[in-house]
Amino acid sequence: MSGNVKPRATERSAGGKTRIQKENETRILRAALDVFSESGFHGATLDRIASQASMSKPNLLYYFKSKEEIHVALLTDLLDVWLAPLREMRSDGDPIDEIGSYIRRKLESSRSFPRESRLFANEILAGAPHISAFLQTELKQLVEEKAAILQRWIDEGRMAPCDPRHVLFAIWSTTQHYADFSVQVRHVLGLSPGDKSYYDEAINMLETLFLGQLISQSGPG
Amino acid sequence: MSGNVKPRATERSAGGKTRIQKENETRILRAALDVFSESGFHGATLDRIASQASMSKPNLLYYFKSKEEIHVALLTDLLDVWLAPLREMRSDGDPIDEIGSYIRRKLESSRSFPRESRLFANEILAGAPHISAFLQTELKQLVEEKAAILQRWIDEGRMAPCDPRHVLFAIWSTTQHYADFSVQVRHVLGLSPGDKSYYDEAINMLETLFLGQLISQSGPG
DNA sequence: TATCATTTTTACCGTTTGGTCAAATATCTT
DNA sequence: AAGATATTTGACCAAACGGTAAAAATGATA
Repeated sequence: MSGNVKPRATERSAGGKTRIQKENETRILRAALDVFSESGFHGATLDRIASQASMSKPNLLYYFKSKEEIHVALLTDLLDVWLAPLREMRSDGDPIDEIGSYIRRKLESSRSFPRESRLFANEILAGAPHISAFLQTELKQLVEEKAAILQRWIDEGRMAPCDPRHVLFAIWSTTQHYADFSVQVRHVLGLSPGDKSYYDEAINMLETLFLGQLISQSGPG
Repeated sequence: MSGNVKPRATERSAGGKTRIQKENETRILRAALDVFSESGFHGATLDRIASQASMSKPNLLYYFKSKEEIHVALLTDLLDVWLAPLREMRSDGDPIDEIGSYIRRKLESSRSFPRESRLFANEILAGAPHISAFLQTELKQLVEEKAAILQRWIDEGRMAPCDPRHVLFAIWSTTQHYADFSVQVRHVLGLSPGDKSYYDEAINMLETLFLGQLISQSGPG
């Protein structure tokens, strides 16, 4: 009989991963997020990622077969985070409440996960080579679902008539701007590198812009 | 006498440039804009730029000393284009007219110069290593100048009270989004690669957003 | 056409980079 | 402790890349 192979192996938790394996994979992904979000895919090097993870390059490649595999792993983790704020938008409730809280969630996401936002921005700018399927299926579907909610509000006269999908684009761009273009924002405002106070000013403007009326139609009193 | 060097030289127009020199430099810059805007600085290679310019790599390096020099030349050319729409904003005139036409100019700029917009976005995302001086001086100054105009409108009660600089950020992000994230926009809307029809839908939404009121404060009638 | 400056090409170089391999070491189970 | 497995390391490689040197070819001027 050739069978009867002992299934004995090193202690593995669910998922077939060793303790060391799990630790090192997260160490690598954390380091890779730093490097990729700072330098983009092509600007990043395995040596820098390995160094950031306090690990030798061959050791890093023991856990991920290639540079691209690390990148894809990061992007995959990212997508759920990216969708989460929009997923929470409900069809019941007031447009002001729903859109307002969506904007706050999305801006908070930019503040809390700027590296993830830049990683995403880099990927899209590069033509979305790894996530075009996601954009065409999951994201498209979710947008259609939520755009339908906005459209109902428009039909009910609670919103101005305009393409709801573009309203979503506007929310994405304005909120992500503070993470993706933070260098520009800081330089224009004259803030130091660590200063993130612009987020508090931003939410005020965004609520005025999306929920109130920015421009008074009547002239000065 | 050591002097008396004959000033004779090949025909050069103003600027000390030969005809061939001028032709090839623009050919190179055109090709480099294609490649850099598509792949970013690190993703671009001199071979590809040379190939795109129908030129050998050493020949290309005869006109530009290094890859970085080409990149800087492109960025420098870009900055004036980037500032132009904002420069035109006037302090006299109605907020609706001025802001409205600024948005239209900026969106038109995204439509006409998407590669330039992506080049700029890439540079900012990478931390603005080559244009941080520009951001801190020229751009900051122009923003302060134009923000003062908006502030006066706010003081006059013609605009809602909110930081005018962030209003500019919102205009930048929403308009540039259509160039920088065009892949995402197209995939979500289900459009083919060449289709730019979303620009026409965008202007409608942006005018409603910035000039009208997007959300009706009163409930459904 | 002879001359000189400009432009282009061919061949090449040093470095960086993503990735491999086999040996060495640590860890876990019995 | 022994044996099997998992992990880590150092040495190395081929390809890609930015860039150089010098000769060859082209263009312009007289």
